[in-house]
Amino acid sequence: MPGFILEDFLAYQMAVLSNRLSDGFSRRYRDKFGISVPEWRLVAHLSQAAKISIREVYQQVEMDKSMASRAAARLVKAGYVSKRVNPADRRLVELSLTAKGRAMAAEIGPQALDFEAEVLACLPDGERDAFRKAIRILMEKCT
Amino acid sequence: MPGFILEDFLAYQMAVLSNRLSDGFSRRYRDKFGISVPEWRLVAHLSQAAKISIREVYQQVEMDKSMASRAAARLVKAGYVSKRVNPADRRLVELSLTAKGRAMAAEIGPQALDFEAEVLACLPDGERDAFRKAIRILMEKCT
DNA sequence: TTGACCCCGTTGCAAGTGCAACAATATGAT
DNA sequence: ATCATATTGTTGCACTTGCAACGGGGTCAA
Repeated sequence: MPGFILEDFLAYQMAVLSNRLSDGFSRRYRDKFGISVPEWRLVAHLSQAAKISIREVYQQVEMDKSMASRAAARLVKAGYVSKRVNPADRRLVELSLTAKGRAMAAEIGPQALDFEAEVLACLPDGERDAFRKAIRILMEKCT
Repeated sequence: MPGFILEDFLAYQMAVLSNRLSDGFSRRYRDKFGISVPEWRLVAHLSQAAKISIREVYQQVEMDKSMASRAAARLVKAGYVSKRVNPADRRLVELSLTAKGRAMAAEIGPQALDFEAEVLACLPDGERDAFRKAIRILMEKCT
């Protein structure tokens, strides 16, 4: 494999960086609220839309069906989310945040923005926007 | 959680993008060679250094100890890697590519570079270098 | 040489993950 | 009304993963 260096390989770099970011941020809420990364993602999505179904969760947030189902179950058990059957279509489920869930979201949200700002602070001033835009382009490209 | 949008959250974007890149590339060698992502990483690292130990694998490549051990075991079983005890220090293991392993590496390496080039092709010409540099900076920052 | 200590790789175990099968429900054509 | 088909969420299962414990080696001082 001539001239190939794993450390310079984009897919590898992204995997490493992604893990460090997710782990780094999850440490900030894991101990206090006892939720994992998939659970945090569900809550984050749920905080933008009063009532959503499991399907909306795993389609919009990148997540397997069963992962969304189990994350929801854990959040219900922990008292952050309530779940009821949608009366209009009884196949669907209506997930919504409880008061406890809203309180948690209200605390984690600003921490998320702080964390992101801390990370991005190490990029040169003029390049932050270009970097964010590049990420967006790549995400659309790789759909 | 006012004004927080998960889709715009860097850690989330990186996780999604990282998965898409790793999956996208792994599809190109999985069927033909039957190896997984951790195994590919071990091989990639091994192709730059004739003989390495398990420890060198998991320290240099971002990987758990047990993951490196098991990836090596699977690669040995598949005939891509040979493993023997280091006679100078019998705690250590010497991993090296077999002829079959070298052949695989010789085929996957160029494919990796092609894949990366395809992905990066969608970024504006002047911004590719800046993007790669930004990734490097963030990786060092988040160590 | 012995014993205390450290390092390496493997393995057991619990938790997480992806996939496929499943039951319950809805839809639509006949 | 009935039956075939599609959709939703859950669950079973095999596999992966991370952590901690372990056994086998090495090292160094007493």
